[in-house]
Formats: sequence, structure tokens, C-alpha cells
Amino acid sequence: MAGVDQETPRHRRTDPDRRDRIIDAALELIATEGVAGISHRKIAAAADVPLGSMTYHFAGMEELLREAFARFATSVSDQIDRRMDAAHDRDSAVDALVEHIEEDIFGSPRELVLTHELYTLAARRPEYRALTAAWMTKSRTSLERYFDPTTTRLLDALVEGLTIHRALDTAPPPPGLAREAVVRILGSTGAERPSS
Amino acid sequence: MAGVDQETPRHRRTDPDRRDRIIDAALELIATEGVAGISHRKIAAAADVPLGSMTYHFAGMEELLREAFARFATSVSDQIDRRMDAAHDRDSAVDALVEHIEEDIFGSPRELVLTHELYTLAARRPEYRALTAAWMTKSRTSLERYFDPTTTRLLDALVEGLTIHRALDTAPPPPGLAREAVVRILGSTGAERPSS
Amino acid sequence: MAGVDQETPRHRRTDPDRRDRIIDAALELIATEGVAGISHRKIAAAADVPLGSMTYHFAGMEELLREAFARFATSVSDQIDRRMDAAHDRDSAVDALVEHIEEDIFGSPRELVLTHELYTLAARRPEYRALTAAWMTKSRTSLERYFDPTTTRLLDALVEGLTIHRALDTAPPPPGLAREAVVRILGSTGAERPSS
Amino acid sequence: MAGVDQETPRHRRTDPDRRDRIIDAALELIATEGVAGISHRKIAAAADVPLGSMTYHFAGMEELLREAFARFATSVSDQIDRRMDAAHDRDSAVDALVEHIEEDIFGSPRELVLTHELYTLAARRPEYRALTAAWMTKSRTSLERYFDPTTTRLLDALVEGLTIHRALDTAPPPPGLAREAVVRILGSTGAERPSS
DNA sequence: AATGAATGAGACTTCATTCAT
DNA sequence: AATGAATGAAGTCTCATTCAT
Repeated sequence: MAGVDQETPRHRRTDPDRRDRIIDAALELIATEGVAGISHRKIAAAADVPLGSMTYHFAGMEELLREAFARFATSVSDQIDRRMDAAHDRDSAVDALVEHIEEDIFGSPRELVLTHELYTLAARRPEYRALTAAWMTKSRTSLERYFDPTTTRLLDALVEGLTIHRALDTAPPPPGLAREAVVRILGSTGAERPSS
Repeated sequence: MAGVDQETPRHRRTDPDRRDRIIDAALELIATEGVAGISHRKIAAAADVPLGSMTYHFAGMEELLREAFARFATSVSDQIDRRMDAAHDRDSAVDALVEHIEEDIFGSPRELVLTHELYTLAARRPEYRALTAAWMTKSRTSLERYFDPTTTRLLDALVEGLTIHRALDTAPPPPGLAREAVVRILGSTGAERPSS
Repeated sequence: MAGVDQETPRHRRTDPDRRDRIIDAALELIATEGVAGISHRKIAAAADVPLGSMTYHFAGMEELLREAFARFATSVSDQIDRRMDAAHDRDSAVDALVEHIEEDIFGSPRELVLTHELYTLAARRPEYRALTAAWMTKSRTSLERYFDPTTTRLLDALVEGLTIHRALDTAPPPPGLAREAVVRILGSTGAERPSS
Repeated sequence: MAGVDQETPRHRRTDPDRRDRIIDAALELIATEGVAGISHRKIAAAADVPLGSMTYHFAGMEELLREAFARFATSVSDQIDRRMDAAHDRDSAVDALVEHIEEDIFGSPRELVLTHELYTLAARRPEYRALTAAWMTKSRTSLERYFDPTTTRLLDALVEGLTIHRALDTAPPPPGLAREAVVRILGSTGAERPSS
């Protein structure tokens, strides 16, 4: 199947990467210019596909947008999952969480920007809310390996708030803030971490 | 000559509210259609001003956008300020905070949406980050009447995270979550407050 | 449905002369109204193509302008070439040159005007200087069939100067001026040429 | 009169420099951006006068353009006049002429460009032809101090042609070309200059 | 006499989509 | 199945001019 392009098949079968390439290009372009700045033309050029392909593969910009953000939400929600996966106990989970807050998002403008683009879409439209809700569910599932449901919810919200404030402020937060936050949310529930 | 124009003056020469009306119309339109969906034409129509007015009063869409969000940020950051203003001690401040989380934002799709549009802009561009940073500063100043600086920062971040998760989830959060969060952040610092 | 469109196909899909027609229309409009007076709209109307065609076929007004003047420069530089082609010896070449000065340009306001529009562009921008330089090279090549290089250069300059002064003066020049000029430039070089 | 601005005259008399400043600014802007690129706005900004002044002082762009080019034509035609003025005999007049060809115009993009803008206008419209005709008349009068009328006309045309070709070519002309041209036009009329 | 405010017209360009192939 | 050609609608912005002051 794959890899038999050379022998001139009578009917060139549909190029399976085409769609993927378009979606990736769209995502990159959204990161750069915002949802407000994209267009079929720009995406087609970035993906190096003919303009006509765009409306052939996707019914409209709407559909493309939805698929692009679905891909993004999945990929980004894998992140905290991997971090929690790598942790082996509550203590290292806390460390991982702090690192996540302090590095993952601030370290990547691309993700920061795409996250907000998605939130903006989700704030207005239920279709996208499905994406953000699934993302949250996945985050929480990851966290629940080490924390009880309520603590998990609070930690999840806290991560969100700290991350956003870190990104949207002009001055950096005081050092150690993230850890302090986590410690307070944890309170006396379960094993307490001695001051690191 | 032709027509019945007598009542309306041919040229509305003086209209000092013009600029303001345009800004308000822009904000309303952004709430409805998003930054991606606005245009000079639509805003002009909504504000009932000639299209030519748009670039007369604002050097470009950029300038209009910036002024619109400046107005929004100011108005919305007054909100928590007023809530804290109305509180008279730490306990009622906590109550106010919980109410703020549970009502202010979720209660108004307009504000939720505009907030995210602004965050998206701010994530990409420093000019807008100035707006969000000022907003955060104002929130914190309000909170610092009742809480120490570190607690304030954490509460502020928590409010952000809980609000967003509330808005971007498809299921409502468990009741009492906001209060539980605040209580944990407060921890044993200062006044006791028995578990609600 | 409404109207009597039956005869005309709804969408004129294939029209291979489209680009050419636009260039011609542009040139004619420049002759009439000047580079300062043209616009996509006017050219589109003159060429009977949709406005949207303009930037579809040409990346911008710049590109259209360049192609239009390239066409013009080529067509006009063919002129003296043809005249020199028709001459069979030095004497008839001189006659042809005099006729060229006295008739070709003054005889056609269109060419006069377009020439100056091109010169104005070339005075400011190297891209257009490539056109005028090629034109001059071609003129000189034509003349060098009958005259040595230095004489050719001088004749070429003289033709230019006399033509322009003829066109930009309000009174006609004294009769015989062009011939006198050529005779002087030729001087005693080569064949004598008895006073006509 | 001049210099009594301090004592608050009851009625601020019309600022006599205003018109001049506008004309100069227009000329400079035309040199930079071309007739095609100017506008009331840009000129007003460059002259530092209110936009409203423009149509107050000049009936329209037409009038301003005419005055600007009248000023330019006068100033530039003074140039050769001064050169001929400085010469004291036929030989030094020839030297001055050669210098004029080789330096005056090529030395100043501004003048080159403005000259062509004027020629372009004159090629199309008689009003501007009056300007170019007067300019030529003045040039010829200057030259007739040293040369007979026919020679003058030919020299004048030659200067024109050589200057233009020098400016519109991409390669520089062979050295000594201008002098060779003048020598040939002079021919055996009057005193001949030995090859320098 | 002079000008700031305002605007309708029109400038160039980009766009999503359609259609014939 | 896929796409190059084409276009009508709409985008932002600039403009000359008018008018009230």
C-alpha cells in the first residue's frame, strides 16, 4: 500500500498526507497571525497545496478550524499527562506540576497563543467547548493518580490561573510562587512535603 | 429636492459622542462576532456613522481595537474593586470573592468573551499586555486591603483559573468549590474562618 | 431568471486574451489620462473585465505598469528599426532619420505622451531604466548599420532632443532643421551627401 | 512690517509665506513621489499648514501644480543662463555647455525627475507647454550670445538629447562625447576649437 | 480670512467560493 | 478526484472637497 508510488498507478490515489499538512499549516499560521489573520490562501501557500485543495478537503474554514484545534487540544493535553506519567509519587507529582506551570507554557509562545485562541473560540461556541472540556477531563484524570478529586480540580484551576497570569503580566512573578500555591491547595491533605 | 429629508440635517456636523459611540459599537460587535469577525463597515453600521468616519476618528483598526479593549479592561477591573470596596472585613471579602467567581463572569457571556479576546491579543502583543497587566495590578490592589501580597497573588490566580474552567467546561463544577479553594489558599494565615 | 442573459454565458471562464487586453487598455488609458490618472477600476472598465481580474492577473498596479511599458518600449523601438531596415544606403538612412524626427513622434500624441510617461518613471526607478536602456541599445544597433558608433550615439541623442523640442515648443521649428542637424553631426565623415 | 508679530495685531493679516511654503513643499514632494503620488494631505503635512489651507489658497490641485512647475521652470532655466553669463567668449561658452551637459542635470536627481514630470504634463496639456516653450526660449536667448540662431537651436536640442540619454541609460556614455557633439554641431562655423 | 471636522467616493487588495476541466 | 482560473463581495484606507465656525 504505502510506498508504491513509483509504478504509475492508473488512478493516483488521494494523497493521505495532504489533509494533515493543511491542518498543521493552519495551526502554525494561527499561532503566528491569529484566527483573525488566516485565510485559505495563506494556509494553502504554507502547506504548499493548491488553493483549490482547501475547499475540496474541508467544507469550509469552519471545519478546518475545528480539526486544527482538535489536534492542538489533544497534543497539548498529552503534556501534563506525560509529566504526571513520569512522576512516581505525590512528591514528584508536585514537582512536576510546578515545573509545568513555570516552564511548559511560558516556554512556548506558540502554545500560549494557541491556547488563548481556542479559549476565545470556546467562550463563544459550544463546539469548541467540547474540546476544552475534554482537555480538562484529561488533565484531571492525570492528576487524580496522585490527588483526590477536589484537590485535583483546585490544582487544575490553579495551574490555569498561574499560567495565564504569568503570561499576561509584564513583570515576572515572585520566585517560588507556584510551589507555595500548590502547597496551600494541598494543605494538610495527605502527605505533606517538607519545605523543599 | 427629491425625498423627504427636511427633518434630518443634510450634514450632521457636530456629534461629539461620535468617537465614543464607535468604540462602544466595536466592543459590542467584538462580543458578538469576535475580533476575527469585525470590520470597519460593520462597526460603522452598528454605530450609525458613515464609513469614512472610521478612519477619520481612528488611525486604523488597530487603534480602535486598542481603545476598545482599554475601555473594557478598565470597566471590568472596576468590578472586583467595587466588590472589595463593599466588603468591610476579611470574612465578607471572602464572600465577595466567591460571589465574584460564581456570578460576575459566568453571568455575562459578553464579558467572558471579551476577556478571552483580550487575552488572546495580549498573548501575542505587548501593547495589550499593558492592559492586562494594569488590570491585574488593580485587582491585586483591591484584594490587598484584606490579604497579604502573596495570598493576594494566589487568590487572584485562583479566581482566574476557576472562572475560566467554569466557563470552558461543559458540566458545572461541584457546588462549594470556589469557597473551598479560597479557604485552602487562605490556609492558617490570619483570621480563622471555620469550614463553611 | 430575471433579465435577458441567455445569449451571454453566465461565467466567461476561458478568455486567454484577457491579460493582453488589460495591458492594452492600461496603455491606452495612460496615454489619455497619464500614469497619475489611472486606476484598477478604470482599466478594468476599459478592458471590459471584472475588477477582481486586475489583481488576479497582475500582482499589483506596479506589475501591470511595468508590463505595459515594456510592451510600449518594444513596439516603439521597432519603429526606427523598420525605418533603418527600409533604407538601403547611407543617403536613404539620412532621409529616413529626418522623416523619423519630423513625423513619427509628432505625428502621434499617443506615443509622445507615453514616451514621456516612461521617461518620468525611468528617471526615478531603475526597473524602468532597464526598458529605456534596451530601447536605446536597439536604436543604436539600427543606426550602426550605416554609421560609426560615435556618430550613431550623437545622431541618437540628436533625434531625441529635436523630437522633444518639437513636441514641447509652441511654435514649429524652422523647416529643414532636422536635416541640417544630421548633416552637421555627420560632418565630413564618410560620404559627402550634396545639399539635397 | 516684517518682524512685528509680537504685538498681537488685531487681525492676523494673511501669512504671505504660506503660499510659497506650500508650493515648495509640493515641488519637493513631486520630486520624491511623482505627480502620481502627491495629495493635498501630504503637501499640507510637508508644508506644515492645515489641510484646510490647501483649497483656500489654491482653487484645486491643478492650480497648485501649475504654479509649482512655473517656479521650477523658471529656476532651472536660470541655470544655463548663469553658465552662459559666466562665459566670456565662444570657447568658454563651449566649455560651459559641456559642463552643463555632464554635470548640471545628472548631478541632481531632483531636477532630472522634475524635468520629466513637467515634460510629461506638457506633452499632454498646452498650459504646461507654455512653460516649456518659455524655458526653451530663455535657453536659446542665453546661447545666442555666442552662437547664431540655427546653431543655437541645434545645440539646445543636442543638450537635451545627450542629457536625457545620459540619465536614462544604465551605462555611462564614452568620455568626451559631449564635447565631440558640440564640436560637430559647430562645424566650421566661426572659430573652431582645437581638440582639447 | 482661515480652518478643523467631517464625509462620500473611490483607491488597491484579499478573500472564499464556484466551475470547467 | 482534484485543481487552476476566475470573480463578486468586502476588506482597509486615502482622498478632495464642503461646511460651520
